[in-house]
Amino acid sequence: MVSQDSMCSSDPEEIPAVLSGLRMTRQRREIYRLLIEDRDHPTANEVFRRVQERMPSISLATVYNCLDALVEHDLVNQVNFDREPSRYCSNRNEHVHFHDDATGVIHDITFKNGASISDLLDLPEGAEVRDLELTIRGTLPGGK
Amino acid sequence: MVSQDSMCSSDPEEIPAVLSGLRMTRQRREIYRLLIEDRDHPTANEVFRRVQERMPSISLATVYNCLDALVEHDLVNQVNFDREPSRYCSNRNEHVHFHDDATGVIHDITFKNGASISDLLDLPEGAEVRDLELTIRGTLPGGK
DNA sequence: GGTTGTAATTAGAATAGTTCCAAATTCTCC
DNA sequence: GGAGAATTTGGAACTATTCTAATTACAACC
Repeated sequence: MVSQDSMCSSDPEEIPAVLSGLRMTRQRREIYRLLIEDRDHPTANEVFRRVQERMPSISLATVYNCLDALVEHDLVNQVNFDREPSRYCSNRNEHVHFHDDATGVIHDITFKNGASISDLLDLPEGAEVRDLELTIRGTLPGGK
Repeated sequence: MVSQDSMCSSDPEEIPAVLSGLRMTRQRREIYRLLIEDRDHPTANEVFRRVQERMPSISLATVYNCLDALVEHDLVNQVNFDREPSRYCSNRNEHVHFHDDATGVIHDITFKNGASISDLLDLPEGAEVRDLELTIRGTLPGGK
């Protein structure tokens, strides 16, 4: 069996991953690349199915492990919609999610320039926002 | 066994429930009252445990059924935090949830007067917001 | 006031997503 | 190249939730 070099890639896609201090294994790389290429917010299972095509021996547990590691290192976002299976995306810009009820597609929505959510809310004095998750359900015109 | 009158309560707490067109059974009433009294966003299991004290024969499936029915009729809100078990609250005013990382307590936060989230977002032309869920993680001063 | 059809409740089994486990493999560093 | 640590793997385990089929409660009608 030929040993695969796992660390020494200089793929520019991978740079933030390497910088983040995450050890880049074959499996993590493959999953990370997939999420950069496919921006459709796949579930862990969908990631598993897609990665299997290039790495038939990968296991579902590894997919979960890798996704966890990527999330942990802020390379990937975990998106939770109601009680549905978690979805993953590599968009690291601050954004919220819009679930189009008509098509089921999830769109990334960014904030307007300079907008801050806390301006809208009656937050108690001194409240510190560490993280927020905003998900919207609705429809887009023309099912676009 | 004494038959319990289930419908004819004139409890003012119950009025919105009755008005909503939901048939008020003993179990639904008990759960609805509990959620009005205990505003700490319990999970289905916690609701089950608490309701059992007054109705030892209730089943967990019924708790889920009742909660679903109450949510369906807009009497109760279902709150999802990451992948944690769903929580339920009877606050029907529009609000968002603030999870205090220090204490684990979930606080209801209201919008400032006239504030609309879509003002902050780069929503595509014609997008219709049907429902939104905003959850914030952070800390409050003094663990209050 | 009994009867009848419908809706709700119940206990337990089933499901789905996710996590855990222990063994095998791979990697890093010396 | 070898020792120790981290990662991967397959399968079992877990947990929240839903389903199922049988029982019970209810509401409306006679």
